[in-house]
Amino acid sequence: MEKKYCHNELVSFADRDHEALMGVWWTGILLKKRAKHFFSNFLSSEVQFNIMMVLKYAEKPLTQSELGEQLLVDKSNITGLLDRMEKSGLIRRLSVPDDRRCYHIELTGTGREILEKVEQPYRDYVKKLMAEFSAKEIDDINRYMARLEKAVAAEESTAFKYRS
Amino acid sequence: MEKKYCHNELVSFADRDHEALMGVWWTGILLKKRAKHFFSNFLSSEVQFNIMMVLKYAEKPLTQSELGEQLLVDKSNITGLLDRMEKSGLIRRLSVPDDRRCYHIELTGTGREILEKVEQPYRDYVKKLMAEFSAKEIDDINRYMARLEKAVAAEESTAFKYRS
DNA sequence: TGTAATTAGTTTATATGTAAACTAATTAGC
DNA sequence: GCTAATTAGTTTACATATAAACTAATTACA
Repeated sequence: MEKKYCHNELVSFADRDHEALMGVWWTGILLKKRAKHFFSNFLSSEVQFNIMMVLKYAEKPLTQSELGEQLLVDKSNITGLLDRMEKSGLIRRLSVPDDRRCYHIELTGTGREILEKVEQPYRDYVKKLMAEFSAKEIDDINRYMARLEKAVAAEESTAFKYRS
Repeated sequence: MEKKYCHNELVSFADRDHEALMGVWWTGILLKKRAKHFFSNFLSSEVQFNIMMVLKYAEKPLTQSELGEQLLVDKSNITGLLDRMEKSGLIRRLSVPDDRRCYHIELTGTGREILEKVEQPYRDYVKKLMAEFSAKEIDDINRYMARLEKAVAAEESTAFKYRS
């Protein structure tokens, strides 16, 4: 039986490999959309939630660059994100005495309060979703994703960009 | 051992469930970033490639809405995407005789030529990536992603949005 | 058949994402 | 110590994404 692109009936051109890759892709997109909506009463996006979680649980103060690395967010993107979050009172930029180039980012009281409201419901949501899977299956998913990420990174280093 | 958010050393607050979910999330983001870069010599994004592939392999002419459903792209997003693709000569909007509200979207000659150039390298890339996995593992990934998507959809219908 | 509801697509406002060029501060290396 | 290279962050230009309000066309149905 031929497999489908994007889980739909109108289009078919994918093989099993491709379908698996697309599956991860689409599921990722779906999770992103769902999360954005989940937080939308409190935050303008799931990315802001991620930033706040990283700030809350970081073992040391983080600079913008470090924050970006944690979240795969480009430095040119971090600037605007933090601008908006600063404007809505969620975070603060603190100058770093040793290095006048960078800032340490910290949650404000308001930021902490809002995180307090959404963190547990979020954790409950994740639990509920993943209740679908057994412990072994959870481990499988963890391992498969780690391997896929590694494969992407490996391929990227050998074939930087497709050229005609 | 405590697990990490975003595969990094500075932050730890996730359990195994959460890690698996984040794994899918991050891998999806990674694939998106990689694909965007892969196509960047020919197309402004991987989304444009996906649109062109769907158009090429569709069994019947697609309207903007149908295209959007295939790709999880919102109708208000499709408009701009197709505007840009029309401007760069990749697609055409054809009026539909029976229904003056909608358009059928088709690839132009230029669009087909460009797709011709990138489709095979893309397929090769997917093959190379997924060579990491055995046939059984590929099937696992397919099944897991399908179940996760279903769980997201099911949860979404019961708890539409988190509210304070 | 005439009105209400629905559907297709656009527009606006705002957020996130990338690349490239840029400034300012720091570090490397002679 | 001085110069070159690097690093942190910003800015610009553009692409993608969502929600909500909107127009125009079609369909439902009383």
